[in-house]
This record gives sequence, structure tokens and C-alpha cells, in this order.
Amino acid sequence: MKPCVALVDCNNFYASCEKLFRPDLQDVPLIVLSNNDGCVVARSREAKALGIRMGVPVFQIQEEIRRHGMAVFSSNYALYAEISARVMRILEDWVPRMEVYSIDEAFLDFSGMQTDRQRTDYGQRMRQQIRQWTGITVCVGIAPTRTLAKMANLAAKRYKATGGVVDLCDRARQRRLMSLLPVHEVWGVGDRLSQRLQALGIQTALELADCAPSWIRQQFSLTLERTVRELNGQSCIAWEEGPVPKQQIVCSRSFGQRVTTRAAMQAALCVYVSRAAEKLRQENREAQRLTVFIRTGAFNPQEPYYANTASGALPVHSADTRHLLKLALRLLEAIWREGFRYAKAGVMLSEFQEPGRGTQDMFEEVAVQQRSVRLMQTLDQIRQRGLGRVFVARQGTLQQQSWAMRRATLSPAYTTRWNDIPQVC
DNA sequence: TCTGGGGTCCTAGGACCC
DNA sequence: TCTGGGGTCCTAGGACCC
Repeated sequence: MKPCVALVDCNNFYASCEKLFRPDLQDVPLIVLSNNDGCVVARSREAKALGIRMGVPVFQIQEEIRRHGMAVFSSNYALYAEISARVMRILEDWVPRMEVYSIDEAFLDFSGMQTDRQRTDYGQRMRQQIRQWTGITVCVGIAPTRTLAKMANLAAKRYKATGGVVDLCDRARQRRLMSLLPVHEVWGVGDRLSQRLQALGIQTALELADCAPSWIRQQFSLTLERTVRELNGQSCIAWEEGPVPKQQIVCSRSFGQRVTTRAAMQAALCVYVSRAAEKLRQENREAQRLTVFIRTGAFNPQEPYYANTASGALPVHSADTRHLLKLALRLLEAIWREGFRYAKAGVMLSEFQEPGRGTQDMFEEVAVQQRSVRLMQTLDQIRQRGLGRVFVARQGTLQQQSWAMRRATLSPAYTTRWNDIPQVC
């Protein structure tokens, strides 16, 4: 049985989610902003047509926003995650095996489907059902390897005549498409690599595909060698069996307003540690290592720049917010410098173990450990059931959090909060 | 004035050991 | 003056992805 994989990718995902609940914005150019309303992370078809670039800082395009009457939304991840889950649930029923790759895309196992026609029809029917059941439009790229499926998907998005589904199992078609694509459009080739490749005279995807894998390995890396092999139809990325446990958990934010006092920084870290610890417990893991980082703004050359990181280990693995927080605050003391205007901070948890299997404290009483676990369970349940929010006092009340992130134009929680359910009048 | 957040994998080089 | 070689483990940093 020939291996075959389909990549299903939602079009303009965040922008499309916002439009689902705002039919009045159907043909209006719409952009979605990053956390803190900093830069553009998603654009509707119309906004792309106006030349709005991905990642551009919003303040640089204020004039265009006004002139074209663009709709602007702060990012609403709760909404996008919910719509994503609906799309993924539908896809699951179409194939024996699937891997969710990101919030808006998934790889599906299409092995066993014999003909070009069969595969394309299947893709079209999936696409139809997703649009009908969720309102989201997807494109489908089908090929023998993931790297080629990515490329097929790109073609499905770019060329209207394809009807949103491209089958790239035929070698001649693969080569024709690759000859048209600049090398930086290959999955796994970013800015740095494409510059180096171009310096060696490799401009197109096809030219990269025709390089000797061993030479690429020697000049670049194992990763790029795999890419070359994948472009030639040799699959180098295996299917994951079951969900992959995380190796690290990060919580970091830019501040809505610069932080200048130690107390405010401690409060912010407190929020980040609490959030990271919640995620850790959701993964059913305990962590041993915690890293804290802080930095000033990176873009203003006039302003003194300072950035630093401190990392430390807990004596035993833990998922208790209080233990992690104590370490975080101690680490902060090592890197905190007065007199800077801090723009961003974050914490990272790593070195995970399943509860009870990590380093243990021989002298701590079992009862104390059990109390810790039960306390954290209780906190999580209060939050998950929406009964309110219990937090560590140090983070301060919302009114005190002048550094909290800006979300000026957040859409309602249409799918996750009763009060925000859309009404039809 | 205002420029995101959360991940993964790989590699080079240092520390350490015998 | 001459001062080995090879292996492993860890970490920081680079590059990539969405």
C-alpha cells in the first residue's frame, strides 16, 4: 500500500472565526491582532488583497485601517480553540488515522486510496462537509510525504481553479510545481536557510530537491537532508501514536504598560507561574526545572536595554503553584535590576515526570504531599467549573494590574460563555 | 508611544571521566 | 621541552514552525 497523506488547513483561520459570528463583515477587510494588540497575526482575504503584511505592527498601518474601514479584532483564543475542535472532530470521522498539527491544520492518512480521482473526490467531500457544518473553508493538499502535502496545500490555496483540493502524487506534477516555487516556500526552509541556499545557487524548490542528500547533510543539517528526501517522495516523518506529552510549558507576556517596580514584576510572575502550573497539571505532569526571564523593550535604541534569564531546580518534582512560585521569586532576585522599563517577562517549566515518579522528598510526610495535590485539584476545579477564580494574593487584583495585556477590541465569547451567545432577533 | 506567544528539534562545544 | 584519545552527558543557542 502506497503511503499517502493529506494536509487539511483552514483558510485565514482566525479571521474566518471572527467573521462566522459577524455576517455584517462578510466582505469587509478584517485583521486579528497578536496578544497585547501589538501586530497583525491574521488577515481576511480582503485584507491580504490590500497588501497588509503578516506580523506588521499595528501602529504602522493605522492610516490604512482607517482609510479602508478595516475591522480590527484582538485575538480571542478561546473562540478559535472551540471552532478548531469542531473542525477536528469532523475530520476524525473521515480517516483511520490523523494528527492535529496546529490549531488550524491536520495531517490525515490517505494511504490505500488508489486513484487520483478517488483522493480528490474524497478531499472535496470533506471540504464540503466542514464548510456546511462549521462555516469554515479549508484547503486540502494530498501527496506521498508531509513536505509535499504542505506544498500541494499551498497550491490549493493559491490557484483558484483547483477548487481547494490538489493531488500531488504524480512525480511529473510534483516537479512542475516545485520548479515554480522559490525555495523559501518549502516547509522547513526559513529565512536563514533560504539565504544560504541562494548563495549556493539554489533558487527553486526543484533545485533543492535535486541536491544530493549527503551533500546537504554535510553543508547544512540532518533536518534539511530530511526535507530533500521528503521532496523526492521518501517519507521521513513518522505518524505519532497517541498524543505527544509536552517537554516544556511556557507562559510569557508583553506588558500592556512597562513595568518599573519589583512588586509589579513579582505580581506578573505570579500570574504566569499560576497559569503555567495549571497547564502542567492538565498534562498530568510534575516539573523540576523552572526558568524566569525578563527584558526591556527591544526596539527603541535610545532606551537602555537589559535582558536576563535565571534557571533553577526544585529539590523535588512538583506541580504545586506555591512551590514553583517560591522558586520563581527567588530566581527573579538574581536577575532583577532597578531603573529599567521592563516590557516582557515569562516563565518556563521543564524536566517533567508523571506524578509520583519523579524525585521524592524522603522526609516530607505523605499527608503533606497529599494535601498539596488536593489543594491544587480544588483550585483547578473551581476554575474549570466557572465558580470563580482563586488566586495567589501576591498577583494583586485586576485593578492593580496596570501591566496586564491590552485587548481593546476583543470579540465576545460566542461559544464558551452563556451571556455571549449570539441572539437572532 | 505603540512591534506576540508557544512550541520542537538539532548541533557545537564544554565538562567530565577513564 | 615534551603533555592522549575517546566517550558521554549536558546546555546554550540556532533554526524552524504556526
